[in-house]
Amino acid sequence: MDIRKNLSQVDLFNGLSLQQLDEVASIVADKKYKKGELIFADGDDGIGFYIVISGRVKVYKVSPDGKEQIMHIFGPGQPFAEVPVFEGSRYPANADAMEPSRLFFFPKKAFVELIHANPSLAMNMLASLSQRLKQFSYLIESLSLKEVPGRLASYLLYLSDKNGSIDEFDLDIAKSQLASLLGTIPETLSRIFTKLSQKELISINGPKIMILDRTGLEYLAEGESKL
Amino acid sequence: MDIRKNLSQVDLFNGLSLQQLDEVASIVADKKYKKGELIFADGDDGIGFYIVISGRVKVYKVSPDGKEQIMHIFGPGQPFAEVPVFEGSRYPANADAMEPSRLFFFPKKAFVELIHANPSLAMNMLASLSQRLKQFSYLIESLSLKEVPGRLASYLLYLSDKNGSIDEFDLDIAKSQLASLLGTIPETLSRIFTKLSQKELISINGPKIMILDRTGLEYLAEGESKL
DNA sequence: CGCTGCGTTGAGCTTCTTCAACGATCGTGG
DNA sequence: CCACGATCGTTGAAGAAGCTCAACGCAGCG
Repeated sequence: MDIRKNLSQVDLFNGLSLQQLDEVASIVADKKYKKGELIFADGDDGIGFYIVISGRVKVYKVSPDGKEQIMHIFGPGQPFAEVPVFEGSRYPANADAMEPSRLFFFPKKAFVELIHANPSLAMNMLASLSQRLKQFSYLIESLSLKEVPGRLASYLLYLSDKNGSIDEFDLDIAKSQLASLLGTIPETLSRIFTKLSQKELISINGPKIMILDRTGLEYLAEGESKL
Repeated sequence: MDIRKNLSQVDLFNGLSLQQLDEVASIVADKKYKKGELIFADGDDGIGFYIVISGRVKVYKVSPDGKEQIMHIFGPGQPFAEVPVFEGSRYPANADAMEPSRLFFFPKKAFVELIHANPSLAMNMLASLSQRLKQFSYLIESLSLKEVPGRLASYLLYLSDKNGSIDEFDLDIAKSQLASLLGTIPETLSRIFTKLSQKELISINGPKIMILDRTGLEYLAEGESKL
């Protein structure tokens, strides 16, 4: 069955038998979202969590004057919005589909019962939350201890790694969204791209990035040098 | 036994039988730390996690030029450093005792076995990690979307709540530490205390705080007004 | 009694944001 | 096929917020 096949490729369900996967599949709601569509809002009642099957989802907060901070971008195979399943009852942020996306929704109560019955599912979920915690630590460190050029340098190095440590690649999100992910605004990001390019650390052409001086970027990312 | 009695008051072990508590107690290492003593450093091999029995512990990151960001302060009953137990192998931050502290240490491997055998322990741990995740979300939002006066206002309201929503209370940490918790430096924090006081939102005398205009503070905390 | 750590204050500067304008690209409808 | 508007990205000028560096008061403690 299609749902079970998709579930079998999700890390969270690693180590489950076919029968267990069927139990999981039986509680899934298969949902589709258009690009830009709201999945849930900050403060909504959290009736379950999601896993991205295709597309991408951003989880973010917004300030009263409209500035947006992206907390995390989730791609295929990744679960999100688990918090209200285990603690409290409300989603602590907003979530939007960044592209047309297919999501599996897991209702809170049914999923908790599955966890009780499946220690390895519990362990997988603990690993997943721990990883998220680590990513959040990194974001906090980045926002508080690095300046924007350092954050951008880190992101570019991360993207390069993700593409197999090559020096030429494309940005995976729009620059305005990248600004929001790095805790700044498009104008500032644009100026810093220009500076990185002037100092010949990178070259840039639309979404195409080329790393010219990896060591220089690494120093920037570690906060050990300035522009 | 002393260890079991202490464990029984920890939320993480809620719902465990006396026998189960004894199993948990059997893997505990009882540790003492002096004020200011390092518990572990960023990047150290994570061989287990801790629960604070008495005293207080700060978990923090440091930038190359020495600026410190406190991620969280843990008090009695609270577990910390669980991440490397479930995902990866290294502590993602530093931890210091802020006061003379007694901690229980739980070795990774033995604890994971306990979790496998105790679904309710797994659920409690999931709840604990979820709560931490929520707190980190809040810190990210605070650092990225609020200015320092807003962060301070939030913290003062939080302290007031913790003391039973009264208007007069003492800061629970040194101002230099509060600066680090709010993502700023002592000089800036000091100037903002002065401003809040000039605008008659609070009055301040050493560590003694009095809230004079709660509504005004709430507006500040929500980012809907400026100083 | 003097040292040390903490907190405060001032002056100057860096970084980032705000506000405004403008060019390029893209999809839509005429 | 072209025209239009919308979105996105870039650039400039000005201003705000916060940081750095330096000096100094004060309290606690050896």
